[in-house]
Amino acid sequence: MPTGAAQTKPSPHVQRKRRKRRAEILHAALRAFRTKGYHATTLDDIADDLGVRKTALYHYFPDKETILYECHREALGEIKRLMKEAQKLDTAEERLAHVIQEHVRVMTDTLEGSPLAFEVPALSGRRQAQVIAARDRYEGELRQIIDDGIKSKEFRPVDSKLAAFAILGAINWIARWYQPEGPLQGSELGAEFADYLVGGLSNARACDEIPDEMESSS
Amino acid sequence: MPTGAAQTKPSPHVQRKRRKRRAEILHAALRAFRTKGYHATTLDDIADDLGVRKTALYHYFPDKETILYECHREALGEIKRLMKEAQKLDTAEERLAHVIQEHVRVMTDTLEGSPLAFEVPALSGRRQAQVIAARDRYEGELRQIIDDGIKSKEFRPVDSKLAAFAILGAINWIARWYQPEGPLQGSELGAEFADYLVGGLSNARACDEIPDEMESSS
DNA sequence: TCAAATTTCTACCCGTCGTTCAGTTTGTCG
DNA sequence: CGACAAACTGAACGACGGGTAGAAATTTGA
Repeated sequence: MPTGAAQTKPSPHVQRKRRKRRAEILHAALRAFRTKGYHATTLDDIADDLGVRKTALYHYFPDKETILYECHREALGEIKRLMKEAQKLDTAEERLAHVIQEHVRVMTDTLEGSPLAFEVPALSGRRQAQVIAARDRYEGELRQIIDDGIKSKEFRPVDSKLAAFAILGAINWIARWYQPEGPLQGSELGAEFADYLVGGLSNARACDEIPDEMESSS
Repeated sequence: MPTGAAQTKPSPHVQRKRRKRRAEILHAALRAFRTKGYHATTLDDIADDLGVRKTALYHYFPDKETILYECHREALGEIKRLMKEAQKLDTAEERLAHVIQEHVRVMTDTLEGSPLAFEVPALSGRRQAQVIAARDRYEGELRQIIDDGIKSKEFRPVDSKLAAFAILGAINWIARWYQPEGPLQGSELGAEFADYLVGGLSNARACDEIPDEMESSS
């Protein structure tokens, strides 16, 4: 029993409509953030995209920052899902390729070329901490995949932390140059990125295995 | 004969002092931009860092945007220089490694972990176009290095445009996590990045050359 | 078709921040 | 020391943009 009031519950059909509207707002915001950045985006910018006055937005979100935060929540959900998928795969190389490919595809195809990684500092206090924690978790898992690959000799022995940062940087930066109307499909882009960024770690190439006699010191 | 006036020229010593102060302001701004972003940074933020009131800044720069623009000019100068250096090297692999290594080093060691690539959209009109043109030139040269390497068989045949974007993304993203006080030196970081990002392209590994019989069709 | 609920609009408030300006302090040079 | 320029200050302005209140319009459901 929350704030106990006799509110006639919102009805099932109207709820779906409201949800849809919320999503539309979030995506309009995402588009605006991508081109101008969060701080340079006004509520009017977002509202104009929907053919509405800015005050209408306040029926769905209490303030501007919450809009950004909800965008983050949606994105983090996708990220979490894709990482879970990846964990089912057998080799580190497959896992890493899947993460890169899907991360790129989600950004481009379902998140308006998500510029969210750019806007974490715009969140304040508790929310920023939450998003950073989730991001750190993701980075840690990505790093783990790389370390696993190194241990299994699939990858060269690089600094997994830096490699993870490099990979995420390359991916996040896509928001800066990707054009949804352009000829490049998100999945192709993802495949190319996975190829380049994984190839950079893969030790086994066209040539056969390299014997590992150097690290047996005794 | 410009706007002919009998201005007593500024004296040589006072000029150097002024230049130094300008540089200090630019670097304070750079630090602020890195942590908060351009739009979220107030002139008070920059001024406070220098122990001064914001109005003092107006004796050196006519407005906030010009401060950002001058930061960009300084950075682009460094970038141009480093690319020129790279062009003297013999192999594409050496050139690419040098560009990456130096780009990273300049960002971390001399530009306060430069967040400038994030702030291009904050410039308006003519200036933005100028910076973008310079950036595009740089990207083109980087891409050329990659294409050269592919042609000479040093690199795998990847999409050079995407590879260049990936590399620049990885580098630019450094601004987001690099901590000047941290243990990691800029040059080490540069070396690691060059290793990973070039290794991703290098076709020749520990194993000897791969005979190229597949593309001689006739 | 009508009432209740939901969504959106018009009009306004108010804090922040870039910017201006007139004046004071600090520094330089003869 | 004295004259002048450079560096800086403090007060105030004005615009922009986030946020609020209440009225109007639209949709929902009988």
